[in-house]
Amino acid sequence: MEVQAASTPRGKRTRDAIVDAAAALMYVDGVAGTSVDKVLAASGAGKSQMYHYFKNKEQLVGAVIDRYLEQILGNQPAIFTLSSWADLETWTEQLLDVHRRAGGPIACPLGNLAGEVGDNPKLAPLVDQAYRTWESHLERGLEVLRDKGELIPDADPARLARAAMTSVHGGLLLAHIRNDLTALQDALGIALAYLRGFKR
Amino acid sequence: MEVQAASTPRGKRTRDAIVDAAAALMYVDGVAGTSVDKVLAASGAGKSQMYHYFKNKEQLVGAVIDRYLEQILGNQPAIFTLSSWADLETWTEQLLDVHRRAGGPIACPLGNLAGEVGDNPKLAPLVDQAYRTWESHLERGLEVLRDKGELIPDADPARLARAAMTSVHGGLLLAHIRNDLTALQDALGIALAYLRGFKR
DNA sequence: TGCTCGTTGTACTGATCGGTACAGTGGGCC
DNA sequence: GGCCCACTGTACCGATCAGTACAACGAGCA
Repeated sequence: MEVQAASTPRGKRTRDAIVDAAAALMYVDGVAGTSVDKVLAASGAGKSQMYHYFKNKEQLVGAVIDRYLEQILGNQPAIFTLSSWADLETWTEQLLDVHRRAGGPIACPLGNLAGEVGDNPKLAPLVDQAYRTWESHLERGLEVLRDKGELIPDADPARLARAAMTSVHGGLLLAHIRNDLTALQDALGIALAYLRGFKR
Repeated sequence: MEVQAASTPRGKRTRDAIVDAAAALMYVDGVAGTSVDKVLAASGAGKSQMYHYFKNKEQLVGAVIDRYLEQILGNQPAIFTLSSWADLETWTEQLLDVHRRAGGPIACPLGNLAGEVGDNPKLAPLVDQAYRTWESHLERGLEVLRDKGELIPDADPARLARAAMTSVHGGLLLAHIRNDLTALQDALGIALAYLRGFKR
């Protein structure tokens, strides 16, 4: 066998444990700051498991990126069912709640990675795709609003979704570096205000 | 002597060469991805110089952060003399021009670092301070506009400056990861539109 | 019971990491 | 001319890095 399989429940559990440990460590210490050895120590797995399921560290990082997207979207379930202005507010509240609850740093795991792997030809496309997936849910919600007649007819959901993503990530970056949720809160407020400018 | 001095023109040149090489390498490969050895090879300096001027790698990164701020502000000189709406547009044009000219990745060097050193207790405050300095120039310009009566009297320059920073950095993040300047261009357009909402 | 194969533990490698030790060297000031 | 000290070159250190080799384990199936 080559790699990546995990055809057994036990194997799946081990693989998941490795990815989970890597995701948690890399969220705080970055990719290069998180050694394979540390990941294995934290997950309780041995080196042979790691290289049984992943060809190399880069491939593990790829799995971590996927895990981050799952976690992120899981923390903002309202994004899947957006169909009113109230839903949009609920969504921004969920974004804030994640970090209100969390003990860790105020930061988007994908955003943290972006600077570090942004120029890696293998990993950058994965991060890009994760962002696009995230954005697509937002866009779909805005399409629903437009079709319900709550947005002016010629509003462009794709463009508005991108604008909202920009605000969210700018807010997250500033909030991270100042360790102050207010920056994100303001950014979300401005994003909502911007969207409301297209209210029908 | 301990460290950091450079009391001689020759010493200053060497120190600068080290910081410049480190800044260029870390912009692309990140902090952890840039070893001291690589920096010294690129700058032509020896290890004894490096540890003559810096206590350790962390302190070198501190100097790199300062260098980034100089480079960034140097690339947007309009930020120092903002006093009209036209100046603001010039400023956003300069922001775009930096990356139109550059051969490297579309990214803010400080933003790239943010994810990696955002939780480092020594370096995070330096990044924070750099952002605040950047923002303060913007804020000062908006105060001038307000005092000239081009902003409504109760507009809050600090808040508006923060909003603009959010847009800029969100736009830069998205533009970086998609390798597409359009994201930054749109973000700047939206930021300007938002500011114009406070036009007198 | 015994075979099979996905799974696991451990020991190891060569390269590279950040950092140190120490012996110089060369330019400026008296 | 000679001294001084900021500056430089090189060799080295232990730790840690990503990745490999290989022998064994154990659950399901016959």
